[in-house]
Amino acid sequence: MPELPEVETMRRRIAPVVGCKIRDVKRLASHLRSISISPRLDALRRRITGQKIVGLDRLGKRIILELEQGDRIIIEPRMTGLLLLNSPPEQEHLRLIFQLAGGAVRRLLFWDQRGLGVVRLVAPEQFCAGFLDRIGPDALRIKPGFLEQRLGNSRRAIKVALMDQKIIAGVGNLYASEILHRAHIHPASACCKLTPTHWKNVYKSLRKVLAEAIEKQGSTLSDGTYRAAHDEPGGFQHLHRVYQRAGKKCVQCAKAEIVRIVQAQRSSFFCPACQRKF
DNA sequence: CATATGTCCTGAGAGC
DNA sequence: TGCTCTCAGGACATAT
Repeated sequence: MPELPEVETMRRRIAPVVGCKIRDVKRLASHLRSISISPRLDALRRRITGQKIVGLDRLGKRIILELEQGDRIIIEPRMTGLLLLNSPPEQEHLRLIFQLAGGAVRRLLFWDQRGLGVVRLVAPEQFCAGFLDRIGPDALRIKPGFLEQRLGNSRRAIKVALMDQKIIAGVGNLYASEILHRAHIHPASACCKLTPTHWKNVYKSLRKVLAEAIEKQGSTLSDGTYRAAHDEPGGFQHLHRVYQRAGKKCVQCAKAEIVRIVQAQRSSFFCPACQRKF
């Protein structure tokens, strides 16, 4: 589930790793099964041990640790991954431990209940050609006209297109529904049917929803896996207007009930009264 | 090229 | 009660 706001919260939370030196990286022996590390752990360890972490960035839903020799460790939490400095929610799904020295913290943990998370090393010469060029700009760094320019001729449904990380990075299933509700646009509207005013509303809603969600430190859903600072749940789930609210009254019009449909094998939620299909 | 579908994973909850 | 089934959705591989 972690989307841009949750990953940004993780980034802020682990900020003290900057300035630390990587002493070792350990994969927990009893949980070798599913974490995906590329290159293999022994090669990764050889390459990163002794390097200092000089930068910490985020692109969409990915965390980027910048090392002093220009290598980057890319961490994708995917569904249930969490980056932590202290104790994990439970020992069982603790996947990876970076042991650190010479800085403010002693370790960085990657915990991941479902094990879909990915950790990989990107060499300096592969960062632009190989990593950046396969992913769109961060959703919070696009200019107002960007979405219309990229999607204005597309026949795809707007909600599916917003979730395409090659277009923009950071919006997933939850926030796509929330953004479109605030923009008054039905999730199945074809991109090419939207007017410049619609695109302006999408842009404004996107910025507003993501900024508010970051401020609330993200959304913790019913599975409870996502944790914000101090291991507390996030706060944005209380502000969801449509996501997982099928059958409940729309908080905006206070009349219609929220409807769930399936698009690209994912649930979409919308208000049939507030959101017009174009 | 653009767009759509299948796959991986674990735990919660439904239904019998 | 305890089993089986379905569902949740990140990103990418493969298919149309």
